[in-house]
Amino acid sequence: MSVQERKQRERADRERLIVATARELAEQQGWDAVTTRRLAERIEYSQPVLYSHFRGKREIIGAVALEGAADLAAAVRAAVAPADGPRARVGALAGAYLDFAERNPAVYDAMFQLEGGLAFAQEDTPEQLKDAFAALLETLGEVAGDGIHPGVFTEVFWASLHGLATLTRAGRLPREYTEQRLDLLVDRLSSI
Amino acid sequence: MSVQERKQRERADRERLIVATARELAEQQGWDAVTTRRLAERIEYSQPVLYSHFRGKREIIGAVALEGAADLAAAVRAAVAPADGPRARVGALAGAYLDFAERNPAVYDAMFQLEGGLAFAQEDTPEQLKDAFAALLETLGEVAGDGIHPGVFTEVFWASLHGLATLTRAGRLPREYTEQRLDLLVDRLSSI
DNA sequence: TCGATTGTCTAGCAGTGCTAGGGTCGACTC
DNA sequence: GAGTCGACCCTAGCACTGCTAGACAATCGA
Repeated sequence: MSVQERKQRERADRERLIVATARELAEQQGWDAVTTRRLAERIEYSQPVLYSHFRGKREIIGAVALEGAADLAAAVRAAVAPADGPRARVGALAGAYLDFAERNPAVYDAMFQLEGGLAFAQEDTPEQLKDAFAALLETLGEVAGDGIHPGVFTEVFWASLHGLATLTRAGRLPREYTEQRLDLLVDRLSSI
Repeated sequence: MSVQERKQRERADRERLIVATARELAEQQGWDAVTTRRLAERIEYSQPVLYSHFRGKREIIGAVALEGAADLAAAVRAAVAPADGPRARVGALAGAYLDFAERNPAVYDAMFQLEGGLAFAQEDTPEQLKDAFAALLETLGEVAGDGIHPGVFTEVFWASLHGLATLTRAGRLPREYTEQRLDLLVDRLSSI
């Protein structure tokens, strides 16, 4: 029995290695550079090994996305915790979100730009994604305002942050007024 | 001389054909299906012909994006024109924007998601892109509010719309409350 | 009519995601 | 401890991608 257990453990370790390596490589050189060959070489196994863990590249991206969602949730909660008052919390949340997107562009892409084969806003949505949304809802629900569904408000706020994050990173928005834009968004959207 | 002119005209025609075909194919089957071989086959020329018009696939995507930007600007202006009052105009603009993204997903991707090798928010930004932003600015500048730079306000509003458009289309936001989200965004962001 | 130039096509390169098949090595059975 | 068996991994290869070199033909100017 213990032999099987060891094997399972080793398999799990290797799976984590694959995901971590994919993430690292993507952050270093972009997702285009994450080819199955390069990834296999980095983990020092042959290509087909990847396919014994994941159905294909998409699933690997999906695994990185799930990891990222957990990280994002943690980052947001950590930033919000020390802030006093709803307004400060929302500001901290927004800042932490954009900061995460900026510092982890590849992971952010895996979550929201690339096709990772993940289900969103459905019953079979992975726990990490639900929890990331919950992390936003916890703080943003406070400032939704009367008669506004907290979930819908959170979706709108999230979408706005997402728009700022992606357009800024893609060079569609000049980096100059990042802070003004963020302040404007927080001030206007929140029901004080 | 007129022979040269005819040739130039034919070349320009073919270039338009390439862009139109790429756009059509992308809307029909997604950008993944737009391979140089398939595109060449559809225009009934061999692959290398594409490279005598464009440096590569990226530039073709860029050309589609420019066309799309002109269309988007026109759509927004057409929707805004008949509306009375700033609030109605902003609502019409937002609706038209999301509608465009929904109806022309491939073109929208070419503009804002894919790498088309275009310069944004810079001096050498193509006229069509500047004009598309101007179309937004014309209406949104009205509701920026005192002490808020109209350009920055437009950027924020645009980013929010962009976020809603992309997250909705990628299945990240359920389609149910699309309208509520839009109303909320317009009501809160605009300075009445 | 003949050379030159322009234009287009065939063929091929290096790289992609993914998979079939053969071998090897380790784990159980007697 | 020896033999069998099965899990595991790797080599090799498929069909495809974007892109390009070089051969060839059609057209132009003299």
